[in-house]
Parts: sequence; C-alpha cells; structure tokens
Amino acid sequence: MEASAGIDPTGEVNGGHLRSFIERIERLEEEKRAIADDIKDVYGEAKSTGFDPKIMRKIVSLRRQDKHKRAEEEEILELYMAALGD
Amino acid sequence: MEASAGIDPTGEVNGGHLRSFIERIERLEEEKRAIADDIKDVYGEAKSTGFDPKIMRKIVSLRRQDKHKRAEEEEILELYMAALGD
Amino acid sequence: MEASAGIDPTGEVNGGHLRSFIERIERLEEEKRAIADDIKDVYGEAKSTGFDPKIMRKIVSLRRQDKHKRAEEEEILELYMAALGD
Amino acid sequence: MEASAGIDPTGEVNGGHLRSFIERIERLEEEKRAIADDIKDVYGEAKSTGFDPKIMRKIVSLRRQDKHKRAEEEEILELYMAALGD
DNA sequence: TTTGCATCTAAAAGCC
DNA sequence: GGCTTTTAGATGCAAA
Repeated sequence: MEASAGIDPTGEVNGGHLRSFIERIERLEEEKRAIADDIKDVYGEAKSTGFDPKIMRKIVSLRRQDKHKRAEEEEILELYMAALGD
Repeated sequence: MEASAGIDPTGEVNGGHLRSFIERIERLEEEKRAIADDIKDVYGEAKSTGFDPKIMRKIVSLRRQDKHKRAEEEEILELYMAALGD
Repeated sequence: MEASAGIDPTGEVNGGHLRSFIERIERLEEEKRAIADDIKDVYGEAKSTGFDPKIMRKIVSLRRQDKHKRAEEEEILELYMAALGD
Repeated sequence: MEASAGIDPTGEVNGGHLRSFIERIERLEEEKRAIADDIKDVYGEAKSTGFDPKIMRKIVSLRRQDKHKRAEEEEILELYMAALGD
C-alpha cells in the first residue's frame, strides 16, 4: 500500500471521509445486531412452544452445510471443465 | 427441559410448526450474512480509497466499547436512583 | 478461578512445572509445522507431475466437509433419540 | 500452468495417482489435527493445574519470535561473512 | 504485489 | 457461575 494512504498532500488524514465510512459501518453493525437478536428471539419462541433449540441449531447448521457443499461442487465442476480445456 | 419437548401426546413432532421456525431463522440468517457482506464491502471501499481497514476496525471497536461503557454507567446510575427511593 | 492459580503458598509461580508445559507445547508445535511442510511438499510434488493444486485443495476440502457432515448427522441422530425419550 | 495438467494424451486424468496424492495429504492433515488436539490438551492440563493458558500462549509466541529473530540474525551474519570473502 | 483464503486466537453468548 | 459452543478479529499462506 502507498504511504500516502488516506492522507492528503498536506499530510492530513481526510477525517470527514473516514468518519462517513465509520458511520456507515456502525449503522450496518447495528442492523446486524438487531437481526441476531431476532434470531435469538425465534429460538426462544420455539423453545417456549416445546422445541429443543439445540436440535434446531443442528438442523439449521446441516442445511447450511448442504447449501455450501452444493456451491463448492459447482465450483469444482467449473474447475474440471477448465482443466479439460474448456 | 421435559422429555416431551416439541412432541405431542401421540409422540409426533409437529413438523409444520418446526419447519416454519427453521425457515424464519434461515431467512434472518441470510439477511445477517448479507449485512456482513455489506460491512466487508465498506471496509474494502475504504481501503481502496487509502484507509487502513485494520485501524478502522480498531476505531469501530473502541467506539463500541465506549457506547457499552456509557450504557453500563447509566444502568448503575438508575440503580442508585432507585436505591435512593426513586 | 482462584487467585492462587499456579502460584504456591510462598507467592512464587512454579517455574519448573510451567517450563515443562511450555516445552511440551513447543515440541508439539514443531511437529505440527513439520507436517504442514510435508503437506506443502506433497502439493508441490503433485503439481510437478501435472496435477492442479487448486483442484486438489477443493477435493480435499469437499471430502473433509463430507466427513464433518456425517459426524454432525450422527450427533443430531443421537439428539433425536434422546429427545424421543431414549 | 498447462491446460493438460494431470491429464494424459487420451484426455483421462490419472485417477490412481491423484488418489494416492489426495490420500497422503489427508493422512498428513489428520496427523496435523491430532497434534493440534494434543496441544489443546496440554493447555487444558496446564490450566487445570492453575496456569493461565492465555499467558502461556503469549510466552510461547514471544519465544517463537525470539527464535525467528535469532535465525534472521544468523543469516545476516553469514551474509556478512560471505561478503568478507568467507 | 495484492487479494483472497484458511487457520488460529480472543471475545461473547448460551446452556447447564 | 463455570464451561462449552459460537463469532469476530488477526495472522500467515497460496493463487492471480
């Protein structure tokens, strides 16, 4: 990275620009936290209606793995195709 | 937790209800992931305009701690107030 | 954890014992590094005989995921069994 | 890399050879994982006898850095020696 | 060189 | 309230 990164010719960092990035990130993180809370609420709600959150988490995890695996299989297929001369 | 959790008197789990919980969670997790990606994008954008993401993360983290600390102090204050008879 | 952790009644840490733990860890880490180097060598060897390391890494990764998934499936099975009253 | 990597003139990948490479890697990765587990165990053991694993990690890390530094200094020394006509 | 990726550590949350 | 599982952050390695 260049030494002048984020620093203008006068040697000052561009505070306003940085602040805007920081604030965008903070807004997004707050949204993320809110969603995480929602997820926790759903687990709580499910638990209070008699489902086991631990099992539910496993189910969610397994389904996520399935999706991920399928995506990777597609990737590797493309790699093979390319290796075979496309 | 009772052994019959999520299982009706006939010994059947309520699949439809469970499915609906799972799907709500999966939707929320997808939103969460999307926001996490957005955050990563912002860091990337900031980096490409010359800011150091590592330093930015530190700033965000410090500001988060500050906020947390302020919230705790307010809690304590309220406890004192309550102890003093409101 | 108690405040006297790793500290004898005279207020001294038990240097000899600590040293022995540290050295065990360092020996193990060295072995680990050696194996990591071996792995790198195998990829290099495979590459020099005409295989694409990138594809190989994907294959290894997919097979690892398979194993992991199977392990989780077994776990969840046990959870189900337990939930059904075992 | 050439497009024909790992592929013989008939357009077939040499499955047997590839499989042997993959299996060698998987065996090595398993060994690596086993050692990583051993390391974790040692930290656990140390913790249960009253040492703080976090501090221990710091010690191990510092000693590793020292070793690197000494190795680098030796390299530089050799360069000097060579420059001086051996 | 730089980006992305995978590993590993440090912190947080949930559960018992 | 400890303990384990989860998640964020940091570092090191490999591909482009």
